[in-house]
Amino acid sequence: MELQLQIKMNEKLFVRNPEQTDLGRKIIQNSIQLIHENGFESFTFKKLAEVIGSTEAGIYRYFENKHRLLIYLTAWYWSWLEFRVTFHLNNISDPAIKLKKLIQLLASNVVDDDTTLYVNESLLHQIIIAEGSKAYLTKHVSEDNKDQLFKPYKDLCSLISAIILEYSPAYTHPRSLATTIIEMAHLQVFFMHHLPSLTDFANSKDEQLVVQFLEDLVFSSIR
Amino acid sequence: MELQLQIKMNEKLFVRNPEQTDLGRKIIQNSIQLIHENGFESFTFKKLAEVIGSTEAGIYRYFENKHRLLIYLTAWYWSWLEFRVTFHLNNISDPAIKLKKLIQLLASNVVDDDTTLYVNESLLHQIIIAEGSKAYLTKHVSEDNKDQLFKPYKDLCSLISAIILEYSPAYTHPRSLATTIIEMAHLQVFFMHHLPSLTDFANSKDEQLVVQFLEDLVFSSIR
DNA sequence: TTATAATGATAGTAATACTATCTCATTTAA
DNA sequence: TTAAATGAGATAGTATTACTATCATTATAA
Repeated sequence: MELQLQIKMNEKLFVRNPEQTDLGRKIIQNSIQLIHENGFESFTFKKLAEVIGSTEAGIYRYFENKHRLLIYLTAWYWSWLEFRVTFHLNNISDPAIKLKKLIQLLASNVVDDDTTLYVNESLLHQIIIAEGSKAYLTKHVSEDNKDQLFKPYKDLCSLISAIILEYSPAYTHPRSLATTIIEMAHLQVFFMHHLPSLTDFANSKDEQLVVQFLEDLVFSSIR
Repeated sequence: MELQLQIKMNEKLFVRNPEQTDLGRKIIQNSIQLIHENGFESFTFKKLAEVIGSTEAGIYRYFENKHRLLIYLTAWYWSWLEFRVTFHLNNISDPAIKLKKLIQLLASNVVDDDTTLYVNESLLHQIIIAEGSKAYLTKHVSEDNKDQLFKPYKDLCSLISAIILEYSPAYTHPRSLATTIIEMAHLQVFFMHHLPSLTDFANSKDEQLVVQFLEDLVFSSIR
């Protein structure tokens, strides 16, 4: 059985839907490569165009600017992750097990899963860790938010929040705890690799330690 | 009694020490204003020079580029905050009270305190919330880290970590919990204002709610 | 077959992120 | 007191970035 995962993206995220054309898909695929290699700051549409064998103007037909492309990638990632989480938690009734699996999915390394042809989820995961928060840390967050650009993030937050409440209906901060899990699952991994003395995982570089930290944090808070 | 607070900054943070000259101090003061007003992305040395009444080349004599200036500002902020925390926790022996005061200091609004003439701490605090993580979310974190540019952040992390261990000597993740407190004290405030549905503080916009969330998170983890 | 959608090719512009040089006023050190 | 060093203004110039516009050509779909 070969399945293809298609994620329906908000129309405001792009000028022209990149999933529907060859060039569009190349933009997604190669922008992930380039941003992963050189970082978002040094990423330009010109460099991307050269890699693809197209032109700068060609890229602009799909995305207003590189920041919009970053928002697109993050939105895609959160949507994909929500699907993944839903899939893995399917048929599990115990909310404690759900939360544990969830933390595992958030903090551990991603393997490129081939259900999507032009998105390398492993690289994208690493991009989100290092660049993801730049998508909303801008002066125009509120306008972008009005356009629903961050809905996938919010949806994931809601999903996690619901499981937290399932486990502990009286807990008063399920959303803030959800975003804390999401953000820390990424940031602690980033720190572990690049600023290790900000963590307790120093030399090991094992994501499982981050998982343990988060499990402890979450379960002591909600029980 | 009038006191002047001087923070000794790492030499690698600048080309020429901005605290020692008039132009340098103007650079600090006005860059805080400009970044606060328009955000870090649209901030340029040219605009800054115009505001100050100097030239672009003049600014480059003090800072290699605008990213280095951002690192300088964050380093200054963390040093200042560590001093502030140390000051406010002085003579308190109960680690629980220490932690509560600490969370209060991290998450609540800052009032410009006039002990530093050319730094508006209130604006700087807001800059750190929205732009602070961009200082280390780069491809060159590790090199910057080797130059000790993030030492003030690490020192604050160590300080908090020590108080956590004082309260609960057996706790296994004091550093990660410390960075979680620091980062979330900022991020939850940012979300509260700009992406409220990611938090449980929705319309109120009251930093005290973030304080409560963090207190609950921390104390349930370490007791 | 005809229309229209998608792409390529080319050109151009304003702003950004620098670097270099030269002058001049003020401090400081010999 | 004189020479040297420092700080800063003025000006110029360059490569790159971040776009916008236009026109021709090639797929594709009705």
